[in-house]
Amino acid sequence: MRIATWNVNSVRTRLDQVIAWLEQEQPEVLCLQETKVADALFPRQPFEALGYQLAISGQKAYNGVAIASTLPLEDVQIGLDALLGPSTGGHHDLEAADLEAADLEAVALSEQKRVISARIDGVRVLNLYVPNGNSLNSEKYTYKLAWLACLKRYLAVQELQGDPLCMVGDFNIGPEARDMHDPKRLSGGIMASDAERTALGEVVGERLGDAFRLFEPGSGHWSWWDYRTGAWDTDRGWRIDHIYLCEQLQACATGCVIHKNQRGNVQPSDHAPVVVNLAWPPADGDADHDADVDWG
DNA sequence: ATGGCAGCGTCACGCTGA
Repeated sequence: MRIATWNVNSVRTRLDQVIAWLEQEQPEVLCLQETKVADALFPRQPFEALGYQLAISGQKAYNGVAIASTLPLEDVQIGLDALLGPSTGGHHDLEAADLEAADLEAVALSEQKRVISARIDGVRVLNLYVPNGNSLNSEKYTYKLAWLACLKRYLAVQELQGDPLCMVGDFNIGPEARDMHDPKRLSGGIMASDAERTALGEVVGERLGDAFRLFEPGSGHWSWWDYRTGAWDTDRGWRIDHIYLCEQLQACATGCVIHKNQRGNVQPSDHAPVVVNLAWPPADGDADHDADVDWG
């Protein structure tokens, strides 16, 4: 089973590129971020014509996530509310220091369409569009950190459900110096601050592994190049689109690659797709992926 | 230190992204 993630920066503007890529690569699952379209206007037909089912959660102009899958989509969950409860919006899970921000953002947690998940062939596929944060002194930065704290709690509940987990998306964080083109200049700034990295580390914990780093320890591999500053032409990028696997799925991973060539398209997204290949379900006799498994 | 490019919405330019 191949699972892909791609921030397409408008699914309607990028539709031809996305469909052409699906036809060429034929992953079983494609998780999209920044679809930027209300659900009623999502271009379903071209996906369905290729045999993909869709689970979508969008809004006009901003954000928006979707899962396309050739395998049945089961138990679709939308938003962090799905597990934390709609009455709180995750509010009760925030640290005391975040409470002021929480009051402000509790509504936004449910209004901004950044989270969708589904069980696919026994795997819980969680598709995320992590807030950008804008800058270190921005209210949006506070929101980003609060959102990540909510996500940590969300995963704790998810874990109880026992399905092996594949968490993908645009994390808007470069976890380490090797994940950006100029770590000396960029470290400590937005997407590379200690607080963001710590918050992501809290989400990932010891039990999830960055699929790309299972195969490639080196720097120089990016998934996002800024439209501005000629970043693509000079290959000044970041690796902010990630695929995290529980231990059981890490053992099944046979490769993880960034399809950098898509950033070179005419009128491209500023992100490239990332794809993980999983030998799933396991071919040997203990393929008990329907049973409870401990990915903690 | 700032802006740069791109998409959206509403219809000239502001907001947002990262």
